[in-house]
Amino acid sequence: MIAYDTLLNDFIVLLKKMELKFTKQREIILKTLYDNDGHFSPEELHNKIKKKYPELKIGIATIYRTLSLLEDAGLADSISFGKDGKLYELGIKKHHDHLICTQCGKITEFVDETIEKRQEEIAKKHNFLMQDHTMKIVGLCQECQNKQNS
Amino acid sequence: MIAYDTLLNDFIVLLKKMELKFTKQREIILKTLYDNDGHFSPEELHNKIKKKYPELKIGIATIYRTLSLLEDAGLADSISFGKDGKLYELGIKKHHDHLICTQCGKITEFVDETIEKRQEEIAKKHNFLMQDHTMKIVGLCQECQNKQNS
DNA sequence: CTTGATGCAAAATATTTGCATGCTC
DNA sequence: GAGCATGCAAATATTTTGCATCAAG
Repeated sequence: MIAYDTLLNDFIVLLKKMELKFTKQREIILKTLYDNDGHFSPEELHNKIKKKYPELKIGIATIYRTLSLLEDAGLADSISFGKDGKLYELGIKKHHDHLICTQCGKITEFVDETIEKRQEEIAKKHNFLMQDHTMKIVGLCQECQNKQNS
Repeated sequence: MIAYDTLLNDFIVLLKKMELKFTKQREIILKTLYDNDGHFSPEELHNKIKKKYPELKIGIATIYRTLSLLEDAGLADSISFGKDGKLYELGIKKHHDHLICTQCGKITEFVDETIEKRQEEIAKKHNFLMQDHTMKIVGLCQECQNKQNS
């Protein structure tokens, strides 16, 4: 797992390259995504930040703008599932895929080398220049299977 | 590829089982998804139907309601990608995954047995009861790679 | 006939944008 | 200082919902 300092530094370099500015808000958003290992909607992220940094003024618009920025830059990814909207997470960590429970919404991450390799082969076969890939397995997690049987 | 009649029949049986009604609108939505082999947003689907069946009254709300119904019933799936919202397609056809071009938005489908099998193994390893799975490879399609070099 | 389905419009959400002001650089 | 970024609020876009009416069973 990448260290936060490294990540932050990458971000700063990236911003410089794009001639964008490094602001408190952008830093906090990055840090919050890093600290909270999970998947958030823009609104959840906004609430989390307001609670943790009450002194920082931050509007929902900035969240949206920054998440788009991070996604464009490849630092964050979004996934979506079922009725729910789009959820964001840092993408700079080791690549991984998701198991999503349809009952409780729990998201479990996993990495599988066989699949990783196979994806590259498929992209090549289709003359596709792969930039990213995601896979989701949706179903019932252990707990929810138990609940259903009781 | 499943025949439309079969699909339609499945749908009717399903509706009966759920004590729901078989309406003209529901049929047309299913048929449109079937005829147009692609991925549509609710709005695109609405426009397509209004154009093809001008005599049929159909509101956007019905599209949303029916797509949800189809998704819940497992007859349709939705995928989402990048900035765009959710797109729907029939899920009753043979299972397949997607290659999505970040430039032109083109969606190519593929099926890969290695990946299919591996997914099942992963689900099992995590004590996960798999209901569905999707994988997306995003990148640049052949054409857009060429465009970029010119 | 009974009950679910529909269209319409209004309401609720979600996301984007314009603009005056504040902060990086 | 110059110019991007921000917050705020207004503007859009997207989905959902209430309700009178329609139509399937």
